[in-house]
Amino acid sequence: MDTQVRLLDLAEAAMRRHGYGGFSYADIARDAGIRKASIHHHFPAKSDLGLAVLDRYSDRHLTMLADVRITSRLGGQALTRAIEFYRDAMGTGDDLCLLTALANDANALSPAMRDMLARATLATANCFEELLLTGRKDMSISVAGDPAVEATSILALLNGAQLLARAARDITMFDRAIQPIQTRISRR
Amino acid sequence: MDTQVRLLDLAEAAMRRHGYGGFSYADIARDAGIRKASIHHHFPAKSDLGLAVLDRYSDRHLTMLADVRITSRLGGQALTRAIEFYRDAMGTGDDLCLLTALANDANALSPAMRDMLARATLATANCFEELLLTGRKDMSISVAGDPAVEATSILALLNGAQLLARAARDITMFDRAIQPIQTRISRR
DNA sequence: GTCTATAATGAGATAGAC
DNA sequence: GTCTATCTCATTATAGAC
Repeated sequence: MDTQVRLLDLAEAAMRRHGYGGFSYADIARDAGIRKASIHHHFPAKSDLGLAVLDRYSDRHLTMLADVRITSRLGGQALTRAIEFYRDAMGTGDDLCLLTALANDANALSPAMRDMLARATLATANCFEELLLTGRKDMSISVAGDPAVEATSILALLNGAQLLARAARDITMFDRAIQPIQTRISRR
Repeated sequence: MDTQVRLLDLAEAAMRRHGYGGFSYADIARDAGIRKASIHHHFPAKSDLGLAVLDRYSDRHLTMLADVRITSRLGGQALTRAIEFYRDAMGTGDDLCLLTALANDANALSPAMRDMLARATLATANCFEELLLTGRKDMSISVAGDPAVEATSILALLNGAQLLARAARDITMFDRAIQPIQTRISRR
């Protein structure tokens, strides 16, 4: 397989589990079966690797959310599937959504990564807003307040639920935390 | 002032801004005006310093939540004040609640710190549950579902709101994210 | 594109003088 | 309790051979 892609995969996994500052070229090199100097050929600086990982992840993440909306019959189903994505992203409990993981080391990121993180975060919130608008229109999600505010709230809840589950070392904390959203989705 | 206390203060601030892996004895030493070897006299290993910071923070945090409940006339006021604490903890936007910050590097913490983090997180959730029970009894908070679940959800929301605000580089994201909770608190 | 070799820096930690 | 000095190791990064 393409080395570049393999490096991105390994770096993404490492960043989601250990954060941006928590992995080194040595870790990735070991997993990829090459030497760390070889990684510098593909990504001269660590910040280049980090940015490439974030860029690819943002794309996939936003595409996933758009997909989920288009291919779901109702907004509520789309929201359910989006929530499942965040739940699955935790794996056995040690991983986070990349945007969540990077938010924490935000103060240590390069300006380019910080900017991309900010943009991706806002774009994600917008996706959730679209989901809510769809769900409100088709009566599958109860949206009481401003959809933009509700979307931000749901995104924060998903991020916090992942973090809480990791802190408590109990992945079911995620499910408990998001239960109040589930209640607002009509089951049909 | 007591050097030990000063070191705890500086380490706490660093951990909340940069995470556990994101600060070094050299950083703390510079700020404290002593050499890093001197820090080892007070805290032989970094994990000792980290544990001491976490221990002190947990105590203060849980005491604060208990205080807020006791000294508030209504549960809703107590919840409002607890939320304000999380908002104020962000400072100008670069800081997080210590428990939130540590949840992210959980995979890099010593077993003792991991355990304490898990216990403190669960204890915090319990405090919020008590707040909700009080508020439900005095009719100042609308609690629709299981209070234990709602408490977990609110705690996740507060954690996620801090993270989101940092990621988006916009502290008002915190306020937007928590707005749906505010709506459930009766204003009297 | 990958390797060996090597810098350059910073980390956590210890020994022992004052 | 604080210092200087030093150690060991990991980290990011570069140079140059293959």
